[in-house]
Amino acid sequence: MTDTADTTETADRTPGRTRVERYDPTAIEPRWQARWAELGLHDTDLQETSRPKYYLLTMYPYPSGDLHIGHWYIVTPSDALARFRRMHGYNVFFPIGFDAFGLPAENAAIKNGGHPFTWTMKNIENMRRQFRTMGATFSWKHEVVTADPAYYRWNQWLFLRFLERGLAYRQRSAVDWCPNDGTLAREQVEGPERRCWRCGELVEKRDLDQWYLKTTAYADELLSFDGIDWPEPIKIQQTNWIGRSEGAQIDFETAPTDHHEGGASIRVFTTRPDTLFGATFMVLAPEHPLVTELTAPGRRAEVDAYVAQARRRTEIDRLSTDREKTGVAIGADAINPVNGERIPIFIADYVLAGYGTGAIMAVPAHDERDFALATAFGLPIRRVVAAPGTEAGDPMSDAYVAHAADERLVNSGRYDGMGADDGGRAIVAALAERGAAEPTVTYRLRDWLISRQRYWGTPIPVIYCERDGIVPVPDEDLPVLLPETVDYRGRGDNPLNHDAAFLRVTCPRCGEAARRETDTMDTFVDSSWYWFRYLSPDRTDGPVDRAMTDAWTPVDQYTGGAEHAVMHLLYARFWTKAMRDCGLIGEDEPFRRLFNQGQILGADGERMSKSRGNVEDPDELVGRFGADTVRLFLMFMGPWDQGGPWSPTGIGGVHRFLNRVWTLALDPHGREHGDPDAGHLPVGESAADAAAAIRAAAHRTLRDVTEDYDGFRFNTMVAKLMELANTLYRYRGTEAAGDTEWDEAIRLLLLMLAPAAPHITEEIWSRQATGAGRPWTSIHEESWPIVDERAIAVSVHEIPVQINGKLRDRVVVATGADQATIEAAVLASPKVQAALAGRTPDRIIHAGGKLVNLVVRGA
RNA sequence: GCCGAAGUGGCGGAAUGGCAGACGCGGCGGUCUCAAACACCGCUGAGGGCAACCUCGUGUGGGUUCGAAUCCCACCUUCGGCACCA
Repeated sequence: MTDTADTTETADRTPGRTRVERYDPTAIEPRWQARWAELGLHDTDLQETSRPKYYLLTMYPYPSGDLHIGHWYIVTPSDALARFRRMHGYNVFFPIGFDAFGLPAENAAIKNGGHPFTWTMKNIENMRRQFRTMGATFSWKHEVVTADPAYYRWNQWLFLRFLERGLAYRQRSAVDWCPNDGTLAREQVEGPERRCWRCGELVEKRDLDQWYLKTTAYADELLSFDGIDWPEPIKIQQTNWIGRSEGAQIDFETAPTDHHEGGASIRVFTTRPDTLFGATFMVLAPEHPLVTELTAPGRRAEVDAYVAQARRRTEIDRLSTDREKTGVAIGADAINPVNGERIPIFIADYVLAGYGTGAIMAVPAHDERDFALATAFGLPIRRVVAAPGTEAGDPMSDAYVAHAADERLVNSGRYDGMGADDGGRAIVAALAERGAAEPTVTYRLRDWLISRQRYWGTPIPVIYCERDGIVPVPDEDLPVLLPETVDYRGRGDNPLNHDAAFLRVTCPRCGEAARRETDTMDTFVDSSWYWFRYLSPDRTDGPVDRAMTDAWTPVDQYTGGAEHAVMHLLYARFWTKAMRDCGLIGEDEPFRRLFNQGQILGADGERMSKSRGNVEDPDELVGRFGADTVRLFLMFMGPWDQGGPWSPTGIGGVHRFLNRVWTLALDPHGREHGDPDAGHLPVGESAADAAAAIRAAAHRTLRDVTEDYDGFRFNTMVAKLMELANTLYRYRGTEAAGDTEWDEAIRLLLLMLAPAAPHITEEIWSRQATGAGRPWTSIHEESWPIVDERAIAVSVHEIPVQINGKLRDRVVVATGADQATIEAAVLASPKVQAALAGRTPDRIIHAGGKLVNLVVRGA
């Protein structure tokens, strides 16, 4: 053994210098992590019912390879919350898993060879190991890996139930297509020319038969957020995404021409049937099925070229209102059903095939895009609704777009003089009588396209038979396993299409040779029900355990990135409702409360990704400062819902704070050089004053910190703990240190800090027990302390005084003093008198005993 | 472009109708040290003043109010989403 006398002497060489061992997180943290695991301190017993349940869910990660600082940012405040709730007596379930299917694994395999499975599992292994260094209290026994057949077979099983109920269907729709690499994801289409990321070929559209889920069947139910406590902006975004529009479908008949006999029906959707008299042309989506049939031979070339061009554009581009409007007349006319007028038919890319009926009546007077197109083509613009202060004949420089409810109809044939809403109803009713219109609700929400032409996903369990058509794979044949070997042939298209052993099957109905579906499912399918599976991950007789889901769901608190505001969070709601309708679960909503944390960006302000090379590895920081410092720093950085570019600047301050807590708790009587007042109570303060001040500070902090944890305000929570530590530091080494109030304050400080910095608090707790000769118990099994309001109560307080809204002085008054007393104190202030300069206040505003404002008229 | 969010010291941020800048970083000064580091103490929005103090100040412009960083209107900038990244 080395003689340690020297080093002890060195550490102690300055008088009054700290005598305790230094805070060394690297020695402490792994020890406690092992101890917690050994004791199973945080393995949730889902069968236990003696305590209320609390299901805390954090969005499971994609196994991209390494745990970066963004994962810590997402997980560690959630873990603090889990620990906080446990201290409140809840049986907390805080599971974790991996969203293991998806494009990156496949890209890695195409690029570097190997198998997506190998790549994914290696990453998961690594991330599991890194997760443990956080000290996060995950219920690892309930882990779910979506690429495991034990999970994805239930995607298949659930798909088949949806198919039985008519919630899944097949329809032809377009994908971005590269002739060499097959279907491309949006991120694989590059540049304004839209080229393939791998081979550089121009991307085209290809129509494929694909599988959809009927999300629109639940559109109205998804618009209701009853019974769930979600942030308002998220509810607004989902509401707008669903985009319910009430209006009418109206049939226009085509007029006979040289090349077309007429009489074909074009159904349009409009939210403004009252403006039908102003329809001066029609616009079809370039993809509309009637385009080919109606196009005049002389217009064919131009129309075909326009259609081809439109199909290459993105929807964002097509719908952009500031882009110049383009369109082509197809050389056919339609008849306006209200007045028999012949109006020309156009195609234009701002009309989408997938919204409404894929065709509109164009009313340039009252729609900006129609106005732009009418102006470009010199088409008539006929006003139907008068803007306030305008007359029917006034020239229009712009479309007048407003709400029907408070408008007056003009120029509307026999409906003149009606309000716009009534006019619309009247027009629809009249047309409906002859079967040419019907009131309709349309949604912007589209059904969910779940087909992916890729290997690394859940195989869609259907078989195509020449005789029996689409045949579901029988339940007893599930799972349809992905073949173990995969040959990408150095290309991007779906290797399942070239795997004969996978493709060739016999029809489950007739036994004849048939072909297996090669599309796999969107990974959002996996994430649409994983929290149910966490409750019974090993179950083999069904996707969920009904007794478990009844007891534990809905999830009490879900946390995750705001980037999932619409897609994942809407799919999850849809899936829950669909499972409910299949009788599998009993709830309408998946997540009772939602919190969307912000995103940590790279130092360059961009999203962290390996390809950008801006991924921040926390291991170095954890090695230098310890997990507790990194956890606390991430919470302290700013509001959790904000995120922002990563910078470790300032982490030293958080580390210093933990050191100060260590010193306060383990060496309360020590003194440091540098403080001229060290060892003395503040001037004019007795030991009793000091004790009361310490107690008040501790309980005020407890009150505020409890509210901050509850409201996810972790940054101010840490700031208030720092303030308390600063207050206690002023009393360190004085006679107040170590007295009853001091010990209570230290105890509260440790308990409040325990959820956020679990290792250092556990270590101090254990040392204190040892020092006092008590047996060890974990700080994480303690109850959250109770605020003593009497300790916080004050007898006098300071009131700021303003004159005309400008701060002039502060006066001290007794707590609870009446307005007359306060006014007397205010007017007695020399500063106030000086500022008044002989004037008398016209008004005196008392802001609830918190502030006084004297209003003086005339400068 | 459309939907949602955010703009406050040199920096991260606090205050969501009532004292702008809590807490922390950085900077400056000091104690300790042979010295440095660590630790500790003090100061630190800008401008003016010897000082007491005064003036200005929360992206820009307007408005509501006794009082606005906070509420309303318009605009600018940045971030998230826009249906095959997850």
